[in-house]
Amino acid sequence: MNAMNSLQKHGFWADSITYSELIKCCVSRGAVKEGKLVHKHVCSNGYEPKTFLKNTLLNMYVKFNLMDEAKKLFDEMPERNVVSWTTMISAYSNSKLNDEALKFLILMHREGVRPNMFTFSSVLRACDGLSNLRHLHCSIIKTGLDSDVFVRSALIDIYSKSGELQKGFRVFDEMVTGDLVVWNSIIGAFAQNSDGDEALNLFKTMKRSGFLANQATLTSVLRACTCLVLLELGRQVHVHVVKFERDLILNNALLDMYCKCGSLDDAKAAFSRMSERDVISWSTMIAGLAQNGYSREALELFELMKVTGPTPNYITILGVLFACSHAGFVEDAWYHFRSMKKLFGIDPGREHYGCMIDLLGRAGKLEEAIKFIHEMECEPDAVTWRTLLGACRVHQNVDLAIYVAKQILKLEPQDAGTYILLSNIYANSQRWEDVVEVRKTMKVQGVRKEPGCSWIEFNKQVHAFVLGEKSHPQIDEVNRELNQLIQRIMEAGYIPDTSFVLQDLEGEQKVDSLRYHSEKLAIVFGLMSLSNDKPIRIMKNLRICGDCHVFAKLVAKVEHRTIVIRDPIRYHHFKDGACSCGDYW
DNA sequence: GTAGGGTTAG
Repeated sequence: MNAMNSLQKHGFWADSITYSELIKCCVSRGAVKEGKLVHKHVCSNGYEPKTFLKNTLLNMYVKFNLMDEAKKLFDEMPERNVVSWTTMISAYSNSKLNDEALKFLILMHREGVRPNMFTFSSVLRACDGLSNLRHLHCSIIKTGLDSDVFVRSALIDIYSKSGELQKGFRVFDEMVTGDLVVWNSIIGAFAQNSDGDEALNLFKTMKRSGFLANQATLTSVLRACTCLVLLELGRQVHVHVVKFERDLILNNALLDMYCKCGSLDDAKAAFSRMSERDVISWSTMIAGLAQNGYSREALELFELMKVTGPTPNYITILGVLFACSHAGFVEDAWYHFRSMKKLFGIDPGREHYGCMIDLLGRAGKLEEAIKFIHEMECEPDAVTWRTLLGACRVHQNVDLAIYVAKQILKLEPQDAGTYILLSNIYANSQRWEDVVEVRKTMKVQGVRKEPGCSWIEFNKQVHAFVLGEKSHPQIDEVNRELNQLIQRIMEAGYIPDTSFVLQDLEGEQKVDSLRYHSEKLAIVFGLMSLSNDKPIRIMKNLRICGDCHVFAKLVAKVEHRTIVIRDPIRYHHFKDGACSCGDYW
Protein backbone atom coordinates (compact mmCIF):
# COMPACT_ATOMS: atom_id res chain seq x y z
CA MET A 1 0.00 0.00 0.00
CA ASN A 2 2.84 2.33 0.77
CA ALA A 3 4.05 1.68 -2.72
CA MET A 4 0.75 2.83 -4.21
CA ASN A 5 0.52 5.87 -1.96
CA SER A 6 3.93 7.09 -2.95
CA LEU A 7 3.20 6.47 -6.63
CA GLN A 8 0.10 8.62 -6.27
CA LYS A 9 1.85 11.29 -4.23
CA HIS A 10 4.46 11.78 -6.87
CA GLY A 11 1.87 11.97 -9.60
CA PHE A 12 2.74 8.67 -11.28
CA TRP A 13 0.14 6.33 -12.56
CA ALA A 14 1.06 2.75 -12.22
CA ASP A 15 1.03 0.54 -15.30
CA SER A 16 -0.93 -2.73 -15.57
CA ILE A 17 1.92 -4.88 -14.35
CA THR A 18 2.54 -2.75 -11.26
CA TYR A 19 -1.16 -2.77 -10.44
CA SER A 20 -1.30 -6.48 -10.90
CA GLU A 21 1.63 -6.92 -8.48
CA LEU A 22 -0.13 -4.70 -5.95
CA ILE A 23 -3.33 -6.74 -6.23
CA LYS A 24 -1.47 -10.01 -5.81
CA CYS A 25 0.12 -8.57 -2.72
CA CYS A 26 -3.32 -7.69 -1.29
CA VAL A 27 -4.61 -11.21 -2.02
CA SER A 28 -1.70 -12.91 -0.33
CA ARG A 29 -2.12 -10.74 2.77
CA GLY A 30 -5.91 -11.03 2.77
CA ALA A 31 -6.15 -7.22 2.65
CA VAL A 32 -9.70 -6.68 1.41
CA LYS A 33 -9.90 -2.93 2.01
CA GLU A 34 -6.64 -2.17 0.25
CA GLY A 35 -7.61 -4.44 -2.62
CA LYS A 36 -10.80 -2.48 -3.19
CA LEU A 37 -8.80 0.73 -3.01
CA VAL A 38 -6.49 -0.48 -5.76
CA HIS A 39 -9.55 -1.34 -7.85
CA LYS A 40 -10.84 2.23 -7.42
CA HIS A 41 -7.47 3.62 -8.33
CA VAL A 42 -7.36 1.50 -11.47
CA CYS A 43 -10.79 2.79 -12.54
CA SER A 44 -9.93 6.43 -11.90
CA ASN A 45 -7.03 5.98 -14.26
CA GLY A 46 -9.05 7.39 -17.12
CA TYR A 47 -8.59 4.56 -19.59
CA GLU A 48 -10.17 1.12 -19.73
CA PRO A 49 -7.93 -1.47 -17.99
CA LYS A 50 -6.84 -4.37 -20.14
CA THR A 51 -8.47 -7.80 -19.78
CA PHE A 52 -5.30 -9.02 -18.10
CA LEU A 53 -5.65 -6.52 -15.26
CA LYS A 54 -9.39 -7.09 -14.93
CA ASN A 55 -8.78 -10.80 -14.57
CA THR A 56 -6.38 -10.09 -11.71
CA LEU A 57 -9.09 -8.04 -10.03
CA LEU A 58 -11.64 -10.77 -10.72
CA ASN A 59 -9.36 -13.29 -9.08
CA MET A 60 -8.96 -11.00 -6.10
CA TYR A 61 -12.71 -10.80 -5.47
CA VAL A 62 -13.02 -14.56 -5.89
CA LYS A 63 -10.22 -15.16 -3.37
CA PHE A 64 -11.91 -12.75 -0.94
CA ASN A 65 -15.11 -14.71 -1.47
CA LEU A 66 -16.89 -11.56 -2.66
CA MET A 67 -18.84 -13.29 -5.41
CA ASP A 68 -21.30 -10.42 -5.97
CA GLU A 69 -18.47 -8.02 -6.74
CA ALA A 70 -16.76 -10.65 -8.90
CA LYS A 71 -19.93 -11.31 -10.89
CA LYS A 72 -20.54 -7.57 -11.38
CA LEU A 73 -17.01 -7.02 -12.64
CA PHE A 74 -17.27 -10.07 -14.90
CA ASP A 75 -20.61 -8.93 -16.39
CA GLU A 76 -19.22 -5.49 -17.14
CA MET A 77 -16.11 -6.76 -18.88
CA PRO A 78 -16.21 -5.82 -22.58
CA GLU A 79 -13.93 -8.72 -23.44
CA ARG A 80 -13.69 -12.03 -21.59
CA ASN A 81 -10.96 -14.51 -22.34
CA VAL A 82 -10.43 -18.08 -21.17
CA VAL A 83 -8.85 -16.90 -17.92
CA SER A 84 -11.87 -14.74 -17.08
CA TRP A 85 -14.24 -17.64 -17.63
CA THR A 86 -12.06 -20.15 -15.82
CA THR A 87 -11.68 -17.90 -12.81
CA MET A 88 -15.47 -17.74 -12.48
CA ILE A 89 -15.93 -21.47 -13.06
CA SER A 90 -13.28 -22.30 -10.49
CA ALA A 91 -14.98 -20.00 -7.97
CA TYR A 92 -18.33 -21.70 -8.49
CA SER A 93 -16.75 -25.16 -8.24
CA ASN A 94 -15.11 -24.23 -4.96
CA SER A 95 -18.41 -22.98 -3.56
CA LYS A 96 -20.13 -26.19 -4.69
CA LEU A 97 -22.36 -24.13 -6.98
CA ASN A 98 -22.15 -26.93 -9.51
CA ASP A 99 -25.01 -25.82 -11.75
CA GLU A 100 -23.51 -22.35 -12.09
CA ALA A 101 -20.09 -23.78 -12.97
CA LEU A 102 -21.54 -26.04 -15.69
CA LYS A 103 -23.72 -23.19 -16.99
CA PHE A 104 -20.65 -21.00 -17.37
CA LEU A 105 -18.89 -23.72 -19.34
CA ILE A 106 -21.77 -23.72 -21.82
CA LEU A 107 -21.90 -19.92 -21.94
CA MET A 108 -18.18 -19.60 -22.65
CA HIS A 109 -18.58 -22.11 -25.44
CA ARG A 110 -21.39 -19.99 -26.93
CA GLU A 111 -19.18 -16.92 -26.79
CA GLY A 112 -16.60 -18.84 -28.80
CA VAL A 113 -13.99 -19.10 -26.04
CA ARG A 114 -12.26 -22.50 -25.99
CA PRO A 115 -11.71 -24.15 -22.60
CA ASN A 116 -8.15 -25.10 -21.65
CA MET A 117 -6.72 -27.53 -19.07
CA PHE A 118 -7.33 -25.02 -16.31
CA THR A 119 -11.00 -24.82 -17.25
CA PHE A 120 -11.47 -28.57 -17.38
CA SER A 121 -9.71 -29.35 -14.13
CA SER A 122 -11.88 -26.70 -12.45
CA VAL A 123 -15.18 -27.70 -13.95
CA LEU A 124 -14.62 -31.41 -13.30
CA ARG A 125 -14.85 -30.79 -9.58
CA ALA A 126 -18.33 -29.40 -10.12
CA CYS A 127 -19.47 -32.32 -12.16
CA ASP A 128 -22.11 -34.31 -10.39
CA GLY A 129 -24.07 -36.82 -12.37
CA LEU A 130 -22.53 -39.41 -14.62
CA SER A 131 -24.04 -38.20 -17.88
CA ASN A 132 -22.44 -34.79 -17.43
CA LEU A 133 -19.19 -36.48 -16.58
CA ARG A 134 -19.18 -38.73 -19.65
CA HIS A 135 -19.96 -35.76 -21.86
CA LEU A 136 -17.16 -33.75 -20.33
CA HIS A 137 -14.70 -36.63 -20.60
CA CYS A 138 -15.46 -36.85 -24.34
CA SER A 139 -14.79 -33.14 -24.83
CA ILE A 140 -11.52 -33.49 -22.94
CA ILE A 141 -10.38 -36.37 -25.15
CA LYS A 142 -11.38 -34.46 -28.31
CA THR A 143 -9.23 -31.49 -27.29
CA GLY A 144 -6.36 -33.81 -26.38
CA LEU A 145 -6.19 -32.35 -22.88
CA ASP A 146 -6.53 -35.75 -21.20
CA SER A 147 -2.76 -36.00 -21.09
CA ASP A 148 -2.53 -33.04 -18.71
CA VAL A 149 -1.78 -34.24 -15.17
CA PHE A 150 -4.15 -31.75 -13.56
CA VAL A 151 -7.03 -32.86 -15.78
CA ARG A 152 -6.13 -36.48 -15.22
CA SER A 153 -6.12 -36.30 -11.43
CA ALA A 154 -9.39 -34.37 -11.47
CA LEU A 155 -10.91 -37.05 -13.71
CA ILE A 156 -9.72 -39.90 -11.48
CA ASP A 157 -11.04 -38.14 -8.43
CA ILE A 158 -14.47 -37.32 -9.79
CA TYR A 159 -14.99 -40.78 -11.27
CA SER A 160 -14.16 -42.41 -7.95
CA LYS A 161 -16.40 -39.98 -6.05
CA SER A 162 -19.24 -40.80 -8.46
CA GLY A 163 -18.87 -44.50 -7.64
CA GLU A 164 -17.09 -45.34 -10.93
CA LEU A 165 -13.79 -46.47 -9.47
CA GLN A 166 -12.98 -48.72 -12.43
CA LYS A 167 -13.39 -45.85 -14.90
CA GLY A 168 -11.10 -43.78 -12.69
CA PHE A 169 -8.56 -46.57 -12.70
CA ARG A 170 -8.70 -46.77 -16.49
CA VAL A 171 -7.85 -43.07 -16.70
CA PHE A 172 -4.91 -43.74 -14.38
CA ASP A 173 -3.83 -46.85 -16.24
CA GLU A 174 -3.67 -45.14 -19.62
CA MET A 175 -1.20 -42.65 -18.25
CA VAL A 176 2.25 -42.40 -19.78
CA THR A 177 3.75 -39.79 -17.48
CA GLY A 178 2.23 -38.81 -14.19
CA ASP A 179 3.11 -36.96 -11.07
CA LEU A 180 2.66 -37.42 -7.34
CA VAL A 181 -0.83 -35.93 -7.26
CA VAL A 182 -2.08 -38.37 -9.89
CA TRP A 183 -0.73 -41.21 -7.74
CA ASN A 184 -2.37 -39.69 -4.69
CA SER A 185 -5.64 -39.43 -6.56
CA ILE A 186 -5.75 -43.11 -7.43
CA ILE A 187 -4.48 -44.31 -4.04
CA GLY A 188 -7.02 -42.06 -2.32
CA ALA A 189 -9.76 -43.34 -4.63
CA PHE A 190 -9.21 -46.96 -3.58
CA ALA A 191 -8.74 -46.07 0.09
CA GLN A 192 -11.99 -44.08 0.11
CA ASN A 193 -13.86 -46.87 -1.60
CA SER A 194 -12.80 -49.34 1.12
CA ASP A 195 -10.38 -51.24 -1.12
CA GLY A 196 -7.42 -50.94 1.21
CA ASP A 197 -5.61 -53.82 -0.43
CA GLU A 198 -5.47 -52.20 -3.85
CA ALA A 199 -4.61 -48.83 -2.29
CA LEU A 200 -1.60 -50.40 -0.57
CA ASN A 201 -0.55 -52.23 -3.74
CA LEU A 202 -0.62 -48.98 -5.69
CA PHE A 203 1.35 -47.29 -2.92
CA LYS A 204 4.07 -49.92 -3.29
CA THR A 205 4.14 -49.46 -7.06
CA MET A 206 4.32 -45.71 -6.59
CA LYS A 207 7.37 -46.02 -4.38
CA ARG A 208 9.00 -48.40 -6.86
CA SER A 209 8.42 -45.78 -9.57
CA GLY A 210 10.53 -43.39 -7.54
CA PHE A 211 7.94 -41.08 -5.99
CA LEU A 212 8.22 -39.96 -2.37
CA ALA A 213 5.05 -39.99 -0.28
CA ASN A 214 3.75 -36.68 0.99
CA GLN A 215 0.99 -35.77 3.47
CA ALA A 216 -1.86 -36.69 1.13
CA THR A 217 -0.28 -40.04 0.24
CA LEU A 218 0.26 -41.00 3.87
CA THR A 219 -3.27 -39.95 4.80
CA SER A 220 -4.69 -42.35 2.22
CA VAL A 221 -2.27 -45.11 3.21
CA LEU A 222 -3.37 -44.74 6.83
CA ARG A 223 -6.97 -44.89 5.76
CA ALA A 224 -6.20 -48.13 3.91
CA CYS A 225 -4.55 -49.53 7.06
CA THR A 226 -7.64 -48.48 9.00
CA CYS A 227 -10.05 -50.26 6.73
CA LEU A 228 -7.93 -53.44 6.77
CA VAL A 229 -7.28 -53.04 10.52
CA LEU A 230 -3.54 -53.40 9.95
CA LEU A 231 -2.18 -52.00 13.20
CA GLU A 232 1.43 -53.00 12.63
CA LEU A 233 1.59 -51.49 9.16
CA GLY A 234 -0.16 -48.41 10.56
CA ARG A 235 2.59 -48.10 13.15
CA GLN A 236 5.20 -48.24 10.38
CA VAL A 237 3.42 -45.43 8.56
CA HIS A 238 3.39 -43.46 11.82
CA VAL A 239 7.19 -43.23 11.63
CA HIS A 240 6.84 -41.29 8.36
CA VAL A 241 4.01 -39.13 9.69
CA VAL A 242 6.44 -37.55 12.15
CA LYS A 243 8.00 -35.64 9.24
CA PHE A 244 4.70 -33.82 8.75
CA GLU A 245 3.82 -33.39 12.42
CA ARG A 246 1.98 -30.14 11.86
CA ASP A 247 -0.43 -31.56 9.31
CA LEU A 248 -3.87 -31.70 10.92
CA ILE A 249 -5.58 -33.93 8.35
CA LEU A 250 -2.77 -36.47 8.49
CA ASN A 251 -2.79 -36.49 12.30
CA ASN A 252 -6.54 -37.01 12.29
CA ALA A 253 -6.10 -40.00 10.00
CA LEU A 254 -3.42 -41.39 12.34
CA LEU A 255 -5.70 -40.93 15.34
CA ASP A 256 -8.53 -42.69 13.55
CA MET A 257 -6.22 -45.56 12.59
CA TYR A 258 -5.26 -46.20 16.22
CA CYS A 259 -8.89 -45.97 17.35
CA LYS A 260 -10.21 -48.32 14.68
CA CYS A 261 -7.34 -50.75 15.20
CA GLY A 262 -8.29 -50.89 18.88
CA SER A 263 -5.06 -49.45 20.22
CA LEU A 264 -6.47 -46.82 22.56
CA ASP A 265 -3.19 -46.05 24.33
CA ASP A 266 -1.64 -45.05 21.02
CA ALA A 267 -4.77 -43.09 20.10
CA LYS A 268 -4.74 -41.17 23.37
CA ALA A 269 -1.04 -40.44 22.96
CA ALA A 270 -1.59 -39.23 19.39
CA PHE A 271 -4.50 -37.03 20.50
CA SER A 272 -2.58 -35.40 23.33
CA ARG A 273 0.48 -34.83 21.13
CA MET A 274 -1.44 -32.95 18.45
CA SER A 275 -0.50 -29.28 18.35
CA GLU A 276 -3.84 -28.40 16.84
CA ARG A 277 -7.19 -30.22 17.15
CA ASP A 278 -10.32 -29.54 15.15
CA VAL A 279 -13.85 -30.88 15.39
CA ILE A 280 -12.78 -34.02 13.50
CA SER A 281 -9.99 -34.80 15.96
CA TRP A 282 -12.38 -34.51 18.92
CA SER A 283 -15.17 -36.45 17.21
CA THR A 284 -12.76 -39.22 16.23
CA MET A 285 -11.42 -39.56 19.76
CA ILE A 286 -14.90 -39.55 21.34
CA ALA A 287 -16.25 -42.17 18.92
CA GLY A 288 -13.03 -44.19 19.29
CA LEU A 289 -13.37 -44.34 23.07
CA ALA A 290 -17.02 -45.32 22.74
CA GLN A 291 -16.29 -48.00 20.15
CA ASN A 292 -13.71 -49.57 22.41
CA GLY A 293 -15.97 -49.73 25.42
CA TYR A 294 -14.80 -46.61 27.24
CA SER A 295 -18.13 -44.83 27.22
CA ARG A 296 -17.65 -42.90 30.46
CA GLU A 297 -14.34 -41.52 29.18
CA ALA A 298 -16.00 -40.62 25.88
CA LEU A 299 -18.64 -38.55 27.70
CA GLU A 300 -16.01 -36.92 29.87
CA LEU A 301 -14.03 -35.95 26.79
CA PHE A 302 -17.20 -34.49 25.29
CA GLU A 303 -17.67 -32.32 28.40
CA LEU A 304 -14.09 -31.12 28.02
CA MET A 305 -14.74 -30.40 24.36
CA LYS A 306 -17.75 -28.24 25.28
CA VAL A 307 -15.52 -26.14 27.50
CA THR A 308 -12.22 -25.96 25.63
CA GLY A 309 -12.74 -27.46 22.16
CA PRO A 310 -14.39 -26.52 18.89
CA THR A 311 -18.19 -26.52 18.47
CA PRO A 312 -19.48 -30.09 18.17
CA ASN A 313 -21.12 -31.07 14.91
CA TYR A 314 -23.59 -33.71 13.67
CA ILE A 315 -20.96 -36.47 13.80
CA THR A 316 -19.67 -35.52 17.25
CA ILE A 317 -23.15 -35.97 18.71
CA LEU A 318 -23.44 -39.33 16.96
CA GLY A 319 -20.32 -40.49 18.81
CA VAL A 320 -21.76 -39.22 22.08
CA LEU A 321 -25.05 -41.06 21.57
CA PHE A 322 -23.14 -44.14 20.44
CA ALA A 323 -21.21 -44.03 23.73
CA CYS A 324 -24.47 -43.82 25.69
CA SER A 325 -26.17 -46.64 23.80
CA HIS A 326 -23.24 -49.02 24.21
CA ALA A 327 -23.08 -48.52 27.95
CA GLY A 328 -26.78 -48.25 28.66
CA PHE A 329 -26.65 -44.60 29.76
CA VAL A 330 -30.31 -43.93 29.02
CA GLU A 331 -30.61 -40.67 30.95
CA ASP A 332 -27.41 -39.18 29.48
CA ALA A 333 -28.57 -40.08 25.99
CA TRP A 334 -31.94 -38.37 26.43
CA TYR A 335 -30.19 -35.30 27.76
CA HIS A 336 -27.78 -35.07 24.80
CA PHE A 337 -30.46 -35.91 22.26
CA ARG A 338 -32.83 -33.26 23.58
CA SER A 339 -30.20 -30.58 23.99
CA MET A 340 -28.30 -30.94 20.70
CA LYS A 341 -30.58 -28.51 18.89
CA LYS A 342 -30.64 -25.94 21.68
CA LEU A 343 -26.94 -26.06 22.49
CA PHE A 344 -25.39 -26.47 19.04
CA GLY A 345 -28.21 -25.85 16.58
CA ILE A 346 -28.02 -29.41 15.21
CA ASP A 347 -31.24 -31.06 14.07
CA PRO A 348 -31.32 -34.76 14.92
CA GLY A 349 -30.95 -36.87 11.76
CA ARG A 350 -31.75 -40.47 10.93
CA GLU A 351 -28.52 -41.70 12.52
CA HIS A 352 -29.21 -39.91 15.80
CA TYR A 353 -32.63 -41.52 15.92
CA GLY A 354 -30.92 -44.83 15.17
CA CYS A 355 -28.64 -44.46 18.19
CA MET A 356 -31.62 -43.70 20.41
CA ILE A 357 -33.53 -46.72 19.13
CA ASP A 358 -30.45 -48.84 19.75
CA LEU A 359 -30.19 -47.45 23.26
CA LEU A 360 -33.84 -48.04 24.14
CA GLY A 361 -33.77 -51.48 22.56
CA ARG A 362 -30.64 -52.59 24.40
CA ALA A 363 -32.04 -51.29 27.66
CA GLY A 364 -35.02 -53.56 27.09
CA LYS A 365 -37.41 -50.69 26.46
CA LEU A 366 -38.74 -52.19 23.22
CA GLU A 367 -42.15 -50.51 23.49
CA GLU A 368 -40.52 -47.12 23.88
CA ALA A 369 -38.25 -47.87 20.93
CA ILE A 370 -41.22 -48.61 18.67
CA LYS A 371 -43.03 -45.51 19.87
CA PHE A 372 -39.89 -43.54 19.09
CA ILE A 373 -39.76 -44.95 15.54
CA HIS A 374 -43.30 -43.77 14.95
CA GLU A 375 -42.42 -40.31 16.26
CA MET A 376 -39.40 -39.95 13.96
CA GLU A 377 -39.50 -37.08 11.52
CA CYS A 378 -38.10 -39.27 8.75
CA GLU A 379 -39.37 -42.62 7.47
CA PRO A 380 -37.66 -45.61 9.11
CA ASP A 381 -35.25 -47.36 6.71
CA ALA A 382 -33.73 -50.84 6.79
CA VAL A 383 -30.93 -49.66 9.09
CA THR A 384 -33.48 -48.35 11.60
CA TRP A 385 -35.35 -51.65 11.63
CA ARG A 386 -32.16 -53.69 11.85
CA THR A 387 -31.26 -51.76 14.97
CA LEU A 388 -34.52 -52.80 16.56
CA LEU A 389 -33.97 -56.36 15.39
CA GLY A 390 -30.72 -56.38 17.35
CA ALA A 391 -32.68 -55.46 20.46
CA CYS A 392 -35.17 -58.28 19.81
CA ARG A 393 -32.19 -60.65 19.63
CA VAL A 394 -30.80 -59.52 22.97
CA HIS A 395 -34.19 -59.59 24.71
CA GLN A 396 -35.48 -62.73 22.99
CA ASN A 397 -38.65 -61.10 21.74
CA VAL A 398 -39.66 -63.53 19.01
CA ASP A 399 -42.97 -61.99 17.87
CA LEU A 400 -41.55 -58.55 17.49
CA ALA A 401 -38.48 -59.98 15.73
CA ILE A 402 -40.67 -61.60 13.09
CA TYR A 403 -42.55 -58.36 12.50
CA VAL A 404 -39.34 -56.32 12.29
CA ALA A 405 -37.58 -58.84 10.03
CA LYS A 406 -40.48 -58.59 7.59
CA GLN A 407 -40.19 -54.80 7.58
CA ILE A 408 -36.49 -55.11 6.72
CA LEU A 409 -37.08 -57.61 3.92
CA LYS A 410 -39.72 -55.35 2.38
CA LEU A 411 -37.07 -52.65 2.08
CA GLU A 412 -34.05 -54.88 1.39
CA PRO A 413 -35.05 -58.20 -0.13
CA GLN A 414 -31.38 -59.21 -0.46
CA ASP A 415 -30.48 -59.09 3.24
CA ALA A 416 -29.11 -62.57 3.96
CA GLY A 417 -28.67 -62.10 7.70
CA THR A 418 -32.31 -61.22 8.23
CA TYR A 419 -33.49 -64.30 6.26
CA ILE A 420 -31.26 -66.57 8.33
CA LEU A 421 -32.48 -65.06 11.55
CA LEU A 422 -36.11 -65.38 10.50
CA SER A 423 -35.64 -69.00 9.48
CA ASN A 424 -33.94 -69.75 12.81
CA ILE A 425 -36.81 -68.24 14.75
CA TYR A 426 -39.31 -70.35 12.80
CA ALA A 427 -37.23 -73.49 13.21
CA ASN A 428 -37.08 -72.99 16.92
CA SER A 429 -40.86 -72.55 17.12
CA GLN A 430 -41.24 -75.70 15.00
CA ARG A 431 -42.92 -73.67 12.27
CA TRP A 432 -41.43 -75.83 9.53
CA GLU A 433 -43.68 -74.57 6.75
CA ASP A 434 -42.49 -71.05 7.40
CA VAL A 435 -38.88 -72.27 7.38
CA VAL A 436 -39.40 -73.82 3.95
CA GLU A 437 -41.04 -70.62 2.74
CA VAL A 438 -38.09 -68.47 3.85
CA ARG A 439 -35.54 -70.81 2.25
CA LYS A 440 -37.55 -70.77 -0.97
CA THR A 441 -37.67 -66.98 -1.04
CA MET A 442 -33.92 -66.86 -0.52
CA LYS A 443 -33.39 -69.18 -3.45
CA VAL A 444 -35.70 -67.20 -5.71
CA GLN A 445 -34.01 -63.94 -4.69
CA GLY A 446 -30.58 -65.47 -5.18
CA VAL A 447 -29.57 -64.55 -1.64
CA ARG A 448 -26.50 -66.27 -0.26
CA LYS A 449 -25.36 -66.00 3.28
CA GLU A 450 -21.98 -64.56 3.96
CA PRO A 451 -19.74 -67.10 5.73
CA GLY A 452 -18.24 -66.06 9.03
CA CYS A 453 -14.64 -64.99 8.63
CA SER A 454 -12.02 -63.89 11.15
CA TRP A 455 -8.51 -62.71 10.49
CA ILE A 456 -5.39 -61.96 12.46
CA GLU A 457 -2.14 -60.18 11.56
CA PHE A 458 1.06 -62.17 12.16
CA ASN A 459 4.53 -61.68 10.70
CA LYS A 460 3.25 -58.94 8.35
CA GLN A 461 0.73 -61.38 6.93
CA VAL A 462 -3.00 -61.62 7.30
CA HIS A 463 -4.19 -65.09 8.36
CA ALA A 464 -7.85 -65.63 7.58
CA PHE A 465 -10.14 -68.34 8.94
CA VAL A 466 -13.46 -68.98 7.26
CA LEU A 467 -16.20 -71.14 8.74
CA GLY A 468 -16.35 -74.48 6.95
CA GLU A 469 -13.18 -73.89 4.95
CA LYS A 470 -9.84 -75.59 5.34
CA SER A 471 -7.73 -73.26 3.29
CA HIS A 472 -5.37 -72.16 6.05
CA PRO A 473 -2.13 -74.23 5.86
CA GLN A 474 -2.11 -74.90 9.61
CA ILE A 475 -5.83 -75.63 9.93
CA ASP A 476 -5.39 -79.21 11.22
CA GLU A 477 -2.95 -78.13 13.87
CA VAL A 478 -5.27 -75.28 14.87
CA ASN A 479 -8.23 -77.64 15.15
CA ARG A 480 -6.25 -80.06 17.34
CA GLU A 481 -5.13 -77.24 19.57
CA LEU A 482 -8.70 -75.91 19.74
CA ASN A 483 -10.03 -79.25 21.01
CA GLN A 484 -7.42 -79.30 23.76
CA LEU A 485 -8.17 -75.70 24.66
CA ILE A 486 -11.88 -76.43 24.92
CA GLN A 487 -11.05 -79.25 27.33
CA ARG A 488 -8.97 -76.88 29.46
CA ILE A 489 -11.57 -74.15 29.67
CA MET A 490 -14.39 -76.62 30.31
CA GLU A 491 -12.57 -77.35 33.52
CA ALA A 492 -12.89 -73.65 34.25
CA GLY A 493 -16.63 -73.81 33.75
CA TYR A 494 -17.20 -73.44 29.99
CA ILE A 495 -20.42 -74.98 28.74
CA PRO A 496 -20.96 -74.61 24.97
CA ASP A 497 -24.06 -72.48 24.53
CA THR A 498 -26.27 -74.28 22.07
CA SER A 499 -29.38 -72.22 22.70
CA PHE A 500 -29.20 -70.41 19.45
CA VAL A 501 -32.60 -68.80 19.40
CA LEU A 502 -32.00 -65.29 18.14
CA GLN A 503 -28.45 -65.85 19.17
CA ASP A 504 -26.75 -65.13 15.89
CA LEU A 505 -27.72 -62.17 13.90
CA GLU A 506 -26.08 -63.29 10.71
CA GLY A 507 -25.45 -66.96 10.43
CA GLU A 508 -22.83 -69.27 11.94
CA GLN A 509 -25.50 -70.87 14.03
CA LYS A 510 -25.33 -74.57 13.43
CA VAL A 511 -24.79 -76.31 16.76
CA ASP A 512 -22.20 -78.71 15.43
CA SER A 513 -20.24 -75.89 13.85
CA LEU A 514 -20.31 -73.77 16.98
CA ARG A 515 -17.01 -75.29 17.93
CA TYR A 516 -15.40 -74.17 14.68
CA HIS A 517 -16.60 -70.58 14.59
CA SER A 518 -13.95 -68.58 12.80
CA GLU A 519 -13.04 -66.40 15.78
CA LYS A 520 -12.30 -69.49 17.88
CA LEU A 521 -9.88 -70.69 15.20
CA ALA A 522 -8.26 -67.27 14.98
CA ILE A 523 -7.88 -67.08 18.77
CA VAL A 524 -6.16 -70.46 18.82
CA PHE A 525 -3.89 -69.42 15.96
CA GLY A 526 -3.02 -66.28 17.95
CA LEU A 527 -2.21 -68.36 21.05
CA MET A 528 0.01 -70.61 18.97
CA SER A 529 1.87 -67.90 17.07
CA LEU A 530 2.19 -64.77 19.18
CA SER A 531 4.43 -64.36 22.18
CA ASN A 532 2.77 -64.27 25.59
CA ASP A 533 3.08 -60.53 26.15
CA LYS A 534 1.31 -59.60 22.92
CA PRO A 535 -2.44 -59.08 22.78
CA ILE A 536 -4.29 -61.29 20.31
CA ARG A 537 -6.03 -58.96 17.89
CA ILE A 538 -8.77 -60.42 15.75
CA MET A 539 -11.05 -58.88 13.16
CA LYS A 540 -14.27 -60.43 11.95
CA ASN A 541 -16.91 -59.72 9.36
CA LEU A 542 -19.97 -60.73 11.41
CA ARG A 543 -20.98 -59.93 14.94
CA ILE A 544 -19.59 -62.20 17.62
CA CYS A 545 -22.02 -64.81 18.96
CA GLY A 546 -22.82 -65.39 22.64
CA ASP A 547 -20.88 -68.63 22.81
CA CYS A 548 -17.71 -67.22 21.33
CA HIS A 549 -18.00 -64.27 23.71
CA VAL A 550 -18.02 -66.59 26.75
CA PHE A 551 -15.24 -68.65 25.15
CA ALA A 552 -13.02 -65.59 24.67
CA LYS A 553 -13.54 -64.42 28.25
CA LEU A 554 -12.51 -67.80 29.64
CA VAL A 555 -9.52 -68.16 27.32
CA ALA A 556 -8.32 -64.72 28.40
CA LYS A 557 -8.55 -65.85 32.02
CA VAL A 558 -7.17 -69.37 31.75
CA GLU A 559 -4.35 -68.55 29.32
CA HIS A 560 -3.56 -65.14 30.90
CA ARG A 561 -3.83 -63.32 27.58
CA THR A 562 -5.45 -60.15 26.34
CA ILE A 563 -7.77 -60.78 23.41
CA VAL A 564 -9.16 -57.98 21.27
CA ILE A 565 -11.94 -58.76 18.81
CA ARG A 566 -13.31 -56.22 16.41
CA ASP A 567 -16.69 -56.98 14.91
CA PRO A 568 -18.32 -54.75 12.27
CA ILE A 569 -19.73 -52.45 14.95
CA ARG A 570 -17.43 -52.35 17.95
CA TYR A 571 -14.50 -53.73 19.89
CA HIS A 572 -14.39 -56.34 22.63
CA HIS A 573 -11.35 -56.23 24.90
CA PHE A 574 -11.15 -59.49 26.86
CA LYS A 575 -8.97 -59.59 29.97
CA ASP A 576 -9.03 -61.60 33.22
CA GLY A 577 -12.29 -63.32 32.36
CA ALA A 578 -14.22 -60.11 31.55
CA CYS A 579 -15.01 -58.07 28.45
CA SER A 580 -14.88 -54.29 28.09
CA CYS A 581 -18.43 -54.36 26.75
CA GLY A 582 -19.72 -55.64 30.08
CA ASP A 583 -21.59 -58.38 28.15
CA TYR A 584 -23.72 -55.65 26.67
CA TRP A 585 -23.48 -55.61 22.89
C1' DG B 1 -4.23 -13.52 -14.27
C1' DT B 2 -7.03 -19.27 -14.09
C1' DA B 3 -6.42 -25.84 -12.35
C1' DG B 4 -5.74 -31.49 -9.59
C1' DG B 5 -4.89 -35.28 -4.43
C1' DG B 6 -5.61 -36.50 1.91
C1' DT B 7 -9.23 -36.70 7.94
C1' DT B 8 -14.62 -38.11 11.72
C1' DA B 9 -20.50 -41.38 10.79
C1' DG B 10 -23.41 -44.34 7.44
